[in-house]
Amino acid sequence: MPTEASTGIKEPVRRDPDASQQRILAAATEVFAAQGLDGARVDEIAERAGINKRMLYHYFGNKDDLFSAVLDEVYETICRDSAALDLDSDAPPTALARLVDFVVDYYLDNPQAITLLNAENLHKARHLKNSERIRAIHLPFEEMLERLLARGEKSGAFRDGVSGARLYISIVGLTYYYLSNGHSLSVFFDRNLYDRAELEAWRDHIHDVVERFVAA
Amino acid sequence: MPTEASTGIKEPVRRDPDASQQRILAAATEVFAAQGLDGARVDEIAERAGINKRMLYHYFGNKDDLFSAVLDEVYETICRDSAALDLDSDAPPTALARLVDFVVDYYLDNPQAITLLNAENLHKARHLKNSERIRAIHLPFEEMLERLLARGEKSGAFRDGVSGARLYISIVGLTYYYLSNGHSLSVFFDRNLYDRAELEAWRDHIHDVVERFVAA
DNA sequence: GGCGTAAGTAACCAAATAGTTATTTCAAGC
DNA sequence: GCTTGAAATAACTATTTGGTTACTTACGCC
Repeated sequence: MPTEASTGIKEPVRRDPDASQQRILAAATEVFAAQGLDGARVDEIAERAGINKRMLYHYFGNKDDLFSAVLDEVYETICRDSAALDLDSDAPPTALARLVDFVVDYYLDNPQAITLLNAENLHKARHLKNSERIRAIHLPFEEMLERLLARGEKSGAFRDGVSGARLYISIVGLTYYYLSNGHSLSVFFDRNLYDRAELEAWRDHIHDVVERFVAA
Repeated sequence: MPTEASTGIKEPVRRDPDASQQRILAAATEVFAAQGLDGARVDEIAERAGINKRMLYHYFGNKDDLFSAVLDEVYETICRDSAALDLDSDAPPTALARLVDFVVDYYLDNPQAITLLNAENLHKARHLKNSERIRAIHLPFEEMLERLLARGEKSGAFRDGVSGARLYISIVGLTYYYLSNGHSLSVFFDRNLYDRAELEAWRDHIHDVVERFVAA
């Protein structure tokens, strides 16, 4: 196929505002995740998105607001997917195991989320604090988790007095820290913690910790 | 006391290379911890250190090498202090509890370590990989931990098959994630997780998780 | 079919920033 | 007290970078 350059004929520029915004957001997610908020370059984001830098400012205002938009998407995806877990149907131990697998799979499948959330917390979560919607989305998930613990206690599978919030933070903490700081840890312990086998062993470990923690 | 400016008399500049380097390192630690590697400004570090920027380049080469020096100090302090824990004397459950308290106290007392290590891991621990000394320093600690688990198993206090590396990563993970991402978590769970009371409750929680994990 | 709005572009700018140059000043060793 | 090397300073520069200006072009709507 002859290109525009070879023919000298100018193709009309196809317009698609939604697609442009999506591509900017996708590129920004990648670049912010790889370099952090300050390390990321607006020019690089624009280039990767295949759009003119001016459009980035047109749609998102400035670099900081673009970062907010990226984070909003991350927070929203986590909350939505968490809430979509149906923990009310399975037997409590099964449901809890599914929660663990969900968290592990989420961060394995979305490694950018980790560095993005780190960047956000370096800045004391100032973007999240401006986003009212998020907490509202998170609440149903917390309630579901509490129902699960109550059911487990009633059935005799779980001991009583387990805090849902603490259990959740523990599951995420064990997953997140391992993945976030695995580069340092791999040097300290002299093996590649991102190996498939090591990752699966760590998943098993989290299941183990969690089960022993809630066991009656 | 009349100042140099008020008297017009020029005080001789007292020279102290060691002190200058120390002040640069201290200032760099603060600024890198607060802003990250890319967010930190060399001018700000120089100003906070109360030295001329030229001296910073004189002693440390460039921004990246200065960051390396800061990290080296962090890694070294952690390793040295960890190794200095005497876990061989106390009864195993007591020694393990002391390890947990040590880790919690370390990150409470050195909050900069968390953001510095995050910055380092954003860059895939490339500074640590160039620092051969560190692993050598870490090894004795690992061995001490294994001895503790063996003693605990022998005494019947701990079950068998507990991995020292996994136990250690779990303890640090539970501590580190809570402190690193507490800003986001505080919004999600609608309370200040950095409150004194919340922090102590979390410490108790970690003790609880760890005890249940190793219990025979 | 022409008209107004929004999508898109290229070239530009001012501020910020890592790193230098040229020079001066202290203090230790002789 | 003189010499010499290291410590310290101020002023500077080349480049990068977030953000803008001025302009062109496609497309939905009447």
